[in-house]
Amino acid sequence: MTSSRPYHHGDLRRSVLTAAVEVIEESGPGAISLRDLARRAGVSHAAPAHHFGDKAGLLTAVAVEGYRLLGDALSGARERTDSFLEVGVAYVRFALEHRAHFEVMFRPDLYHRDDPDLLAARRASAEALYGGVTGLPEAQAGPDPLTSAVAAWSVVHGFATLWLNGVVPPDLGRDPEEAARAVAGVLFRSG
Amino acid sequence: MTSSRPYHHGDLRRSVLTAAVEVIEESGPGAISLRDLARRAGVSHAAPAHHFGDKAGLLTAVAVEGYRLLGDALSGARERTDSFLEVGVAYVRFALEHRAHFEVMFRPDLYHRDDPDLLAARRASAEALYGGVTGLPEAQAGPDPLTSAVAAWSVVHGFATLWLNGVVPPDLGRDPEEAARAVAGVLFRSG
DNA sequence: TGTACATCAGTGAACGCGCGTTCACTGATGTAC
DNA sequence: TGTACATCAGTGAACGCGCGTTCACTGATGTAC
Repeated sequence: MTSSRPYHHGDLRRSVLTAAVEVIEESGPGAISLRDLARRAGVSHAAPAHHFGDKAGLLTAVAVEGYRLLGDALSGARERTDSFLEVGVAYVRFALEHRAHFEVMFRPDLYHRDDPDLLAARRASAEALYGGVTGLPEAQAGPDPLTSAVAAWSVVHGFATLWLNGVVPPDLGRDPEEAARAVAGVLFRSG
Repeated sequence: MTSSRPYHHGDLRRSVLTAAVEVIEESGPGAISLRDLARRAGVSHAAPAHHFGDKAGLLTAVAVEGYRLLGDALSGARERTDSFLEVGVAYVRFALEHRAHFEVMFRPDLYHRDDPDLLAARRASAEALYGGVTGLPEAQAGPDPLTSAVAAWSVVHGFATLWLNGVVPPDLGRDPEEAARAVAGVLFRSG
C-alpha cells in the first residue's frame, strides 16, 4: 500500500498463492501464468519461481493446501456432529467454498503428483473421509461398507461438481448445503 | 496415405475433431492448439479455422458431439433394459469411453455456451437422463422424485469422475461397469 | 459436350503477443564473533 | 556496540517458442446454360 515498494515483499509466497486461487476461481487453472501472478503481487516476473520452482510447483502448493483444508473440514464435521451425512455435507461445502483448490486437486496432470507433502495431505484427507464409514451401524453401512463409502463419496463429489457447473435443476433451491443434505440423504435415509 | 496430398482434404472437419479428441484424452483440453491439429491432419495451419471459426468453435463441436453421444447412450440403455439403474451405468460407461467429450462438456468456459446446436443436444440428453425417473415406482423414486433424480445423477457423475481421476480404491475391482453397478445399486437397492 | 462462372476449401506469409525459464546481479537481513 | 560475512529474496535483461488470427491468394469443384 505504500507508494515506494520495499525490496523484500514480506510474504510473497502467501501472496502468490492467494492470487493464484483468485485467478483459478475466475478463469480456471489454464489461465494461470507466473508472470501474471508476479504482476498482481507487484513483484518482478521471475520472483515467484524463487518460491515454487516452476508453474507445476505452484499448483502443487495449491493442491497441498486444498487437501489440508479438506482434511480439516471433514475431521471437524465428524467431531462436531458425529454424523456421516454431515461429513458429506462438509465435503460439498468445502468444494463450493474452495472451488479453485477443489478443481486443482482433482487434476493431477497439473502438478507434481509425487510430492511428499501432497501425498501426506491427501492420505490424511482420505482417512478423514473414509475413516467414518467403518463406525457406521450395519443398517447404514450395508453388507459392503467399502462400496457404501465409495457411493457416499461419489454422491457428494458428483453433487458438488454438478452444482459448480451450474447444471443442478433450479427447483432444488438456492442453498447448496440444504440441497446437498437432501440429495445425500437419499443415500442414507436413516442418516 | 498417398504420398502426394490432394489439395482438398476430403473430410477435414471430421479429421480435426478426431485429432482433438485424441489430444484431449492424452493431455486435457488445455493442450489443444489449432496449429497442432492442423499438423496432425496434414493440412496448413489456418485450415481448421475454416470449419470451426475459432478454437472455442472447435470445442463447441466436441461438446455437441458429446451431448449427442450421451443422449443416444442413455436412451439406448433405457429402451434395451427399462432399468433406471442401467441408465446410470450407461452414463458411467459413456464418461469412461468418451472421456475427452465428457471433460469438455462439463467445462462451459471452453466453448460457446449459447450455441443452438449445443443447447438442443444438451436438452435432449438431459431428457434422456431425467425422463426416466418419473416412471419409477414410488418405492424407488421416494417422496421427492427430483431429489432422487439428482442423487442418481450425482452418484454416477461422481463415480465416473473419481474413476477417471484414478482415486477409486482398488478393492472395488478393475471393471468400472461392475463397480458402477454396485455403487449405484446402493442408491437403488431394489433397482 | 463444352464453356463460363460462382463457390468453397485450403495456402502461406505476416502480425503481435505472452509465456516459461535462465542467469548474473544487487539489495536486505541476520548471525557469528 | 560494531564489523564481516553468509544467506536469502527479488531484479531485469535476454532467449527462444508456439500460439491465434488475419488476409490476399490459389486450386478444385460443381452448376447453369
